[in-house]
Amino acid sequence: MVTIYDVARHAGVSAATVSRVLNGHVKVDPVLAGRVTDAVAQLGYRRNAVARNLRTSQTTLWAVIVSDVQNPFFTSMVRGIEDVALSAGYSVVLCNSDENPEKESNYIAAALAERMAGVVISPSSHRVDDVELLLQAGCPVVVIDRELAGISTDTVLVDNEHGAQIGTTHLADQGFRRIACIAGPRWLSTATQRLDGYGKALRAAGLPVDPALVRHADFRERGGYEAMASLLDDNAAAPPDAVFAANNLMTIGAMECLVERGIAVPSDVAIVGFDAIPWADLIRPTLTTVAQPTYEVGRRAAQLLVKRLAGPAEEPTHVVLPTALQIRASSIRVTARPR
Amino acid sequence: MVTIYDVARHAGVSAATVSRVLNGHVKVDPVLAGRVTDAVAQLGYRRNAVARNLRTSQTTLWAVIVSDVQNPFFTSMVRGIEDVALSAGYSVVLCNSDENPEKESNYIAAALAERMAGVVISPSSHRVDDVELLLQAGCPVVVIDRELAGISTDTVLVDNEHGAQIGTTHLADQGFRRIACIAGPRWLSTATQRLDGYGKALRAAGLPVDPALVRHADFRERGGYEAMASLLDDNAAAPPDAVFAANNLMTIGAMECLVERGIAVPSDVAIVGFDAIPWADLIRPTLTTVAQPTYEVGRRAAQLLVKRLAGPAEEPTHVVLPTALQIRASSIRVTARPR
DNA sequence: TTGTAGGCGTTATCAT
DNA sequence: ATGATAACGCCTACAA
Repeated sequence: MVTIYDVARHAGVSAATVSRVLNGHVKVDPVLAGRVTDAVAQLGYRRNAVARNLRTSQTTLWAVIVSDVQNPFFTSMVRGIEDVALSAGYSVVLCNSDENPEKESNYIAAALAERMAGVVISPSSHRVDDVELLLQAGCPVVVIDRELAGISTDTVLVDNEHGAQIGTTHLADQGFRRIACIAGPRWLSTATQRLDGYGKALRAAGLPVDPALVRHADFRERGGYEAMASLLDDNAAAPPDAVFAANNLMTIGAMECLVERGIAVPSDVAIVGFDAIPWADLIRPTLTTVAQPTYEVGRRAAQLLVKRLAGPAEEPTHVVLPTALQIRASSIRVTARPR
Repeated sequence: MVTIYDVARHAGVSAATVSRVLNGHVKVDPVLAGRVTDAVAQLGYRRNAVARNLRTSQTTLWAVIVSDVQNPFFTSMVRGIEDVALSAGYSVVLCNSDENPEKESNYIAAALAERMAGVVISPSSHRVDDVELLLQAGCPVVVIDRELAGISTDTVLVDNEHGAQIGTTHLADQGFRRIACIAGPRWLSTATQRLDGYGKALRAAGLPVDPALVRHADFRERGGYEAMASLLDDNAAAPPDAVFAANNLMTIGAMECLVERGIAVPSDVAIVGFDAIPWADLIRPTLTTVAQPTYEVGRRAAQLLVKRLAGPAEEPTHVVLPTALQIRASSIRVTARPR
């Protein structure tokens, strides 16, 4: 392993000078600097970031802890984070907690142990202990997508309640009367807010909120499938005529269940999903969704982190981005039902 | 920041003893050990991995550098890597090179600088310099999905040529005669092997290999879309009656182009794609694909890395996993064409 | 079994 | 402007 001492010897200068050349920002005689640069090239020297991090007690790495790398929502968001981070001189490493609080804990511990510069996290659990740990250690944190109760950090969320409301209202406006909801896990703010929006929309439309038409699932495809199956099985006498699914993967799962059972969409059951679905245009019928500005969520989160790393401690910022209803075929009422 | 010295003082022992308790594997008086454990808990001590890494010159972090986090192929693979890594005591951080050789370079530099334990990479470029760097530095590397010419590392690939061959042969068997190919970038082994398989299948079926029916694109959705458009525009006189698309995202793009132009699949143009497509069952028509064992690719790669980290240097292992044709609706010949 | 001391590779302080 | 030197927090001979 070649160190700055090797470079120094080879260039005929001191280690301190090598360090100064490497870091710039300090005046060094151009001649010496040239010798150093040459030596670096000849010896193939690469700075040891570990030693540097230890000495300076700061890193250039961000940990982005997402709750499901297989969900396109998060990967799109990650792109937003990366673009800002890279142009601010940071590198982003992605950690997949897989909706598993234990894995999440481990990654937070790793970020802490490795003294990473900052963390962007979409929490997999409602426990605040782990995030609290980061804060206590002075590690800047931006929480995205999911609210963490009783903790004060920079946050970037979307307007979940309103999004769910416009999605559900749209179904009510179309004339559907038994609108079911496939909600997310009870402990995620994202899920409860969307459920609230669903409820509000129903009440505003003068429709009853029937617990028999609500299922909680896990934000995964499988969960959406099973929730849909359960809704159909348990309401055989008076089946739902529409369903609002609280995230993208569950929407897919619900659709798969409907297709499998030969239930026509939207004529038998209409559907609106929360969050965009990749290649939604190829799915038949095309899916009405409540779109979130995913890339923008990442971008804003990264900007907050950059700001916090640069400047002194300020009050936490809370960003809430808007959602928008994208109406496609799956939610349109078919009055004359073809047979 | 609380260090082992603080813990030592608090527990009334030396720093060395604290270190020994923390690491286990060395006999320590249970009484002292207890005092240390208590002190750690009380002070909220967390080991500084940076210092530890510097001292021991080894890490517990793997860098997984993928060429596109937005491609479900890679995320599924990452899950395979994670599962093995975690159970072997390593943590996985994901780096997205975004098919961009420069970003890839940066991440490799970071992995090197941070002295990560090992690297799993699906190269974004055919340049071997960067990977060579890792090898020279003694950092174990496993290359996945894409072959790197002139470099000797553990590798996990799939049988691309054979996969492309069975996909194309299937189209020929169905009676299609003008089978186009949307190939990937010329410099990726994955792309050239699939193109070779396509060619072989045509020749075996007694069909001509017509350069006018081949397009190279970038393995992204947009690229597939444009390639399809170009195939249709440039062959207006004798359009293709089928197309083999060399990866999942390009298959999607091609489909979107066909749908947009009102070209019926498979009656006007049939399609077979390489690699699975999420919720392929919801797309109409359902898509015939050549499936790869994505999770298994990740798992095997991780196993190779674990082995190399554990044992002494051995000959590089090359794993090639099989592919399988999954026939769905998009490739089935419709003889009596409904109008 | 426990403690002392040196060093991992860098950067920052202090003279010069 | 440059060089010697100490220190970052930890681990590990070596000595006791």
